[in-house]
Amino acid sequence: MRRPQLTLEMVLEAAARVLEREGYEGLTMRAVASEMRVQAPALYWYVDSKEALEVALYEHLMADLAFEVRGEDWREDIRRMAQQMRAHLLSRRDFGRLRPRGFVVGLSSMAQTEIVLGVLLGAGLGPRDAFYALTTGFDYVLSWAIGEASIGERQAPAISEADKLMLAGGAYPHFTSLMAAFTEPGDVDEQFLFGLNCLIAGFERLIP
Amino acid sequence: MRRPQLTLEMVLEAAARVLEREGYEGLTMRAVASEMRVQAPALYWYVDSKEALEVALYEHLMADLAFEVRGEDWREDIRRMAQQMRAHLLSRRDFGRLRPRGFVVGLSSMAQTEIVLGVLLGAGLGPRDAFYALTTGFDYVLSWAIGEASIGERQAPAISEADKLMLAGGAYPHFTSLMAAFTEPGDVDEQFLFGLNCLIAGFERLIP
DNA sequence: CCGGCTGTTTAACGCCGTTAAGTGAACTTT
DNA sequence: AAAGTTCACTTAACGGCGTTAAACAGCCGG
Repeated sequence: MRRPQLTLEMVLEAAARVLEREGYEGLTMRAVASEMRVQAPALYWYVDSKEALEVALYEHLMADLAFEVRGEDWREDIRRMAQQMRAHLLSRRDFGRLRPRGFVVGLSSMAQTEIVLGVLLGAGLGPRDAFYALTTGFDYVLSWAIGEASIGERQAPAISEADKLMLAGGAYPHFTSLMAAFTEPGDVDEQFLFGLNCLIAGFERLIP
Repeated sequence: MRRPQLTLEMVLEAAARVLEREGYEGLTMRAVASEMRVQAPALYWYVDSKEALEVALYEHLMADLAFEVRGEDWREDIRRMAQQMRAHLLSRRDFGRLRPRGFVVGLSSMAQTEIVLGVLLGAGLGPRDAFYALTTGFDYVLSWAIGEASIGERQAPAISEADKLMLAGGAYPHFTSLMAAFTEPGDVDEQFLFGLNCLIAGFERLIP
């Protein structure tokens, strides 16, 4: 047979197409292979396992996220970067499902890390605080985006019978008075910004 | 055959034992069934699918988390509850891997929700803010615990060749100066508290 | 005594990740 | 140019998974 010479790059792009088209459930070794008109075991020349492929794909998709920094107000810059990252994560189908282990992957290119650190250090945070703020903020956006992506797939809250009784009996006054806020989900953007602003408020207090 | 009459409760407890003993990879329908000395298809009488079993198990394990509230300082109460929840999540093996979808499950009993809301409203937060703070804080602790559980399984950062070159060339000054903080992971508790305190600082600013 | 319901078993299907062994083209060596 | 080696891939297969279909045993009201 002639040698088309695949690349890890090509494998990852094929995997990205499959993920986009078929979703996470459809992302199988055989599907990725057939996307490249190749048999499944051929992938193992470039990748150790499916889990390794998922991690590599995660980083590959994360890599083309470019932060825009204006440098006027650091809070605005943080907010903008968070929104950019959120949009980036949501623009790819089932992105959040790629992380099989729950490890903190972090930004995948050093250039991205450098930019965020620059903003935080420029704001006046100490080195340790800047590092913590980086990971905390990153985790917030990531876990938020994972949750937001699955809105609509969410099943009903499933209130237990016991809880129903106690609810009717007035055992949960706070919950009852907040029922409105619980049932109508409110603005998603607003809720994202709420948590983000809380974090930024915390960062702000660390500036000497 | 005689009828031992299983229960959903018994299925969940069996599943919990299997998860604790074998880990998430070992949590199969056949394993749970055999834990109850029963064949795998019998489970489908009590559960729709494996995914449904995982969700039910998640809520089952979450249910026996009892918050302690002292009522002296609301910030201390929030911190204590967060630590309790973190400890609870970490005390069960592979707890964080149970959420197949990334949805925001939330606290699983209304009693828990009621307690947290009570503290937040008592601190002076408005209804909407209290609701947002509840979900934000919950998500923070959950995603943190998932990440913390997988510390040690984490693979090496895998710095790309291009990045290595630019790093040597001094293209990433902030990163370079923070290298120490990156390599030695620091205190995990400290980092957890960092994010938590940032959030609490944000909550604090919402009190009129 | 008997039909129907309940809860289980047995058997099997199709798909998955992964491994072992084979194979042919390209490169290297002579 | 012939032979040997290595690379990149194919074919074949294994064991395990979630899940379904069908059979079947124990219990019930009539």
